[in-house]
Amino acid sequence: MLQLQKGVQLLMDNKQIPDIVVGRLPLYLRTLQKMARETIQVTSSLELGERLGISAAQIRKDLSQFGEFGKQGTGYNIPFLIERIREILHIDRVWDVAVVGAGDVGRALARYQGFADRGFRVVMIFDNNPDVIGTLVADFTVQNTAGLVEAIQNAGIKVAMVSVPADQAQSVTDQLISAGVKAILNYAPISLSVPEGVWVQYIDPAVHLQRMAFYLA
Amino acid sequence: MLQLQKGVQLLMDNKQIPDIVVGRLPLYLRTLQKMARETIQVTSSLELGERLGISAAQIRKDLSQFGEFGKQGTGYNIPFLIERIREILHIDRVWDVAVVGAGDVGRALARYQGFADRGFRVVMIFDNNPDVIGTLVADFTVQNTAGLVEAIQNAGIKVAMVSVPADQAQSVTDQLISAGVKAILNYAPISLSVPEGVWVQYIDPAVHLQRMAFYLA
DNA sequence: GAAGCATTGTGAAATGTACCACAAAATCTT
DNA sequence: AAGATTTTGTGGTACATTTCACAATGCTTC
Ligand SMILES: NC(=O)c1ccc[n+]([C@@H]2O[C@H](COP(=O)([O-])OP(=O)(O)OC[C@H]3O[C@@H](n4cnc5c(N)ncnc54)[C@H](O)[C@@H]3O)[C@@H](O)[C@H]2O)c1
Ligand SMILES: NC(=O)c1ccc[n+]([C@@H]2O[C@H](COP(=O)([O-])OP(=O)(O)OC[C@H]3O[C@@H](n4cnc5c(N)ncnc54)[C@H](O)[C@@H]3O)[C@@H](O)[C@H]2O)c1
Repeated sequence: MLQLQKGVQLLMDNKQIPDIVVGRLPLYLRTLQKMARETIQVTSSLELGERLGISAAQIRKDLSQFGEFGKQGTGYNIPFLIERIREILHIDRVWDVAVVGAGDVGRALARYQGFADRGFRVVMIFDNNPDVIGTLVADFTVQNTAGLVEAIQNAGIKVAMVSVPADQAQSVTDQLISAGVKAILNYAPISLSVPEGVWVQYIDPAVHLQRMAFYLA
Repeated sequence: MLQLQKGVQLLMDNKQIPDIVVGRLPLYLRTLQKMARETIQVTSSLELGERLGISAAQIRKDLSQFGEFGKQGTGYNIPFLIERIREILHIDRVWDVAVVGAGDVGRALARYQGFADRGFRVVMIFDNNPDVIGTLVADFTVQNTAGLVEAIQNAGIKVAMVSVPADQAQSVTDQLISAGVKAILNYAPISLSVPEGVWVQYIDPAVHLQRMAFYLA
């Protein structure tokens, strides 16, 4: 039986971690959590890599950036590795998230139950349409965007998802940033301009489809 | 006034194009189309790069993989470049797309008007829940998944979006592949296993949020 | 407890990607 | 029409990422 490692320290404060490595950690975590639900206790870089379509060497090298989490001859203790990755990604806590735009996408996000065990919780949703403001989405009353900056500032929210039309996305983003938001997941099909110290990620299904179309005859 | 280049040929049949370059073309295209809507006729790698947060050299190098689309001293004719990128990505046509899973995400995708001018068109939507089958989503009647393989095969559909729960996604994927689908956009938070010659892209907002959380204090 | 097997962590090598810098070419200015 | 200005396309270089390959280590079996 694999013992829980003691006194393991996360490195990473010295080194500069490549962004591409950071980007793979959530994928490792997602698969490890699935294995944990299958009550698998231990895995190897080889097995994990097969599930992910990533080489075993890649996984070992990536994890070695942050510490020594495995055991030679045995592999990785899954619950232990899950906790280490959660620490590294700062999701060994729950981040409150605001959603702006209570249309099809915003409502789907507000109702989605899948964020809970992955470090995030939607806590408010905004819209600027009088017909939508005041209606219920999941457990939330849709709030007026007019009060967005104050509400987000007061709640200390650092993470937001933007699901407004493209021509509104930059303006909404500017408001979010002035309210102290540091991480924005943008569903609008437009590149946002943000100051240093604010992170943006994009979700645009057409971009993914177009990318795949290149490889279609 | 910039003349429309004549006799320009796409290269690319010889060379192996890096996937990372292919992945940037949809972003270039999205921004070029926005500029076109602003009735801008001509741009430079510098201006395009500023809008995208990408270096001018990168853009020039990427485009040069496929041909010579610009004019020294002037830059790129936007409508011309848009057409070239649409050709390269094989979206100088419309791809019919099937959606599987008529829940919040699937319905949002079926109702979304933003695919039309980007090379894709949702033409059918499936579910396996008797309460959902037969209901209307946008203009579509939700079809029973039991008939999925036959319907997709008959329609010759090559592209699908999967928005079923994670534990159903691999099974749905296998059916899609047996029906001849070659490109799958998967919204379920799970890595899919597919044979050679089938492409998968993933959309998982939690992955993006987790990635950004790394950079939050 | 020794032999055999599995698997990590990691330098070194190989491969891939981004950036620099400049000649060439087109346009603009006077 | 000559010189100044702009901007492309690209060879070369610097930097980044992935893969290789193996010593070290721990587990399993006899
Ligand atoms: N529906 C999809 O499947 C899908 C797919 C890809 C991308 N998108 C993008 O996601 C975004 C939202 O899509 P949707 O389908 O939910 O659109 P939608 O029209 O259903 O919803 C947009 C909502 O934003 C609100 N809004 C507009 N301006 C606002 C502002 N300034 N402040 C606050 N709220 C504002 C509107 O009142 C509306 O309720 C769009 O940018 C769209 O292009 C949607
Ligand atoms: N809602 C969101 O914002 C969101 C965000 C991220 C990821 N996702 C993921 O997207 C997927 C869909 O999410 P959702 O919120 O729309 O869920 P949902 O429960 O609203 O919809 C899922 C639909 O799939 C149908 N379904 C189940 N098994 C099926 C099968 N074998 N064949 C055909 N249809 C089947 C169900 O009947 C249901 O209608 C899930 O995997 C979810 O984790 C959703």
